[in-house]
Amino acid sequence: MTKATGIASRLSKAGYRLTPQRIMILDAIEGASGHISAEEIYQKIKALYPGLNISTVYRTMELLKETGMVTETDMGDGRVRFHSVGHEHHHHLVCSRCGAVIDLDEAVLAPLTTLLTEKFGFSADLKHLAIFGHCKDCDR
Amino acid sequence: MTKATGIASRLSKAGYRLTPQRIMILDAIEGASGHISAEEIYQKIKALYPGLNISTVYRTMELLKETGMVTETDMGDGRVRFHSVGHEHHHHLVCSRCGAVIDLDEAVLAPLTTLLTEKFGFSADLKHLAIFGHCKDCDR
DNA sequence: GGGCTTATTGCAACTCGTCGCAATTACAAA
DNA sequence: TTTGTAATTGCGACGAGTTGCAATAAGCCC
Repeated sequence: MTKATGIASRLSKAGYRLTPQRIMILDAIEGASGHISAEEIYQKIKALYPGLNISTVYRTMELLKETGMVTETDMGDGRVRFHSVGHEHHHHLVCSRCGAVIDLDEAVLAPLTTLLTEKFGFSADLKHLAIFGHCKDCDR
Repeated sequence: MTKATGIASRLSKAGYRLTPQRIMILDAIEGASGHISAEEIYQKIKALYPGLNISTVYRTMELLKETGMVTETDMGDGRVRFHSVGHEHHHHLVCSRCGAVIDLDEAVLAPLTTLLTEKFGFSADLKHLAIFGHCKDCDR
């Protein structure tokens, strides 16, 4: 109930109820460094509050995504990861052969999003993108 | 055994066995116009050959992806779609609010892939990408 | 054609994520 | 503080996709 107070109040101001489950989930996300999976959030909380259900975690993440407080990234390992928004956005180059991950600054994709807006009136949601391919070492 | 002969021989030349299941799956993909899901492939074939197992379809698609004969696209509807390579690649702008899909020419992403190669030595595999966001009508 | 080797298949069990529904509960209003 | 009600939760069942393992069979060699 400490660190997540800011996000929590934003949630309640947006018209959503502040349940203990949500508060604990928010805490878990804020407390986590970097990316965290739904299962990890679930396990963290279950230690203190065994009543929590995994589907509540998924539904809360859905909510946080919609309200833009969290982003979702599929790093290709069969497990989606979440990341609280607030710091600069960044992207990932994921090598599908060796699994290496290269971090990519948001600026690299800026020209693309601009182009999509101008040409198609489409505002791309590229807060946290994973691009698959082959890294230098694995390239044929 | 008719249309897919070309792809089939490519498969066998690559050192993979040509099983009846694989031939039927290749036929189904070639026969399909545009995108097709694993379930659709499965149902198509099961009518003629009930012995087929769905996991064989998935494993074959994995194989075809690796050998670059097929691309995979997640259109955000909870069902991945496949598409045989050979025609020009294209991409999709998917509106996460109304579900509209705008087709995008490959050329639009060419500058990005070039940049990634030059700057990071990373060859991005952007044969069939779905970019999520909001379309003109759904934009806030 | 017949045998041998190893890739491939079918099966069953599993994981991640979603959904419908009934029970609970946050929060606004009295 | 009590009540009313719609949002939220837990639960169980489901759907998509993956995996380990034993049985099968494609394709090579003779």
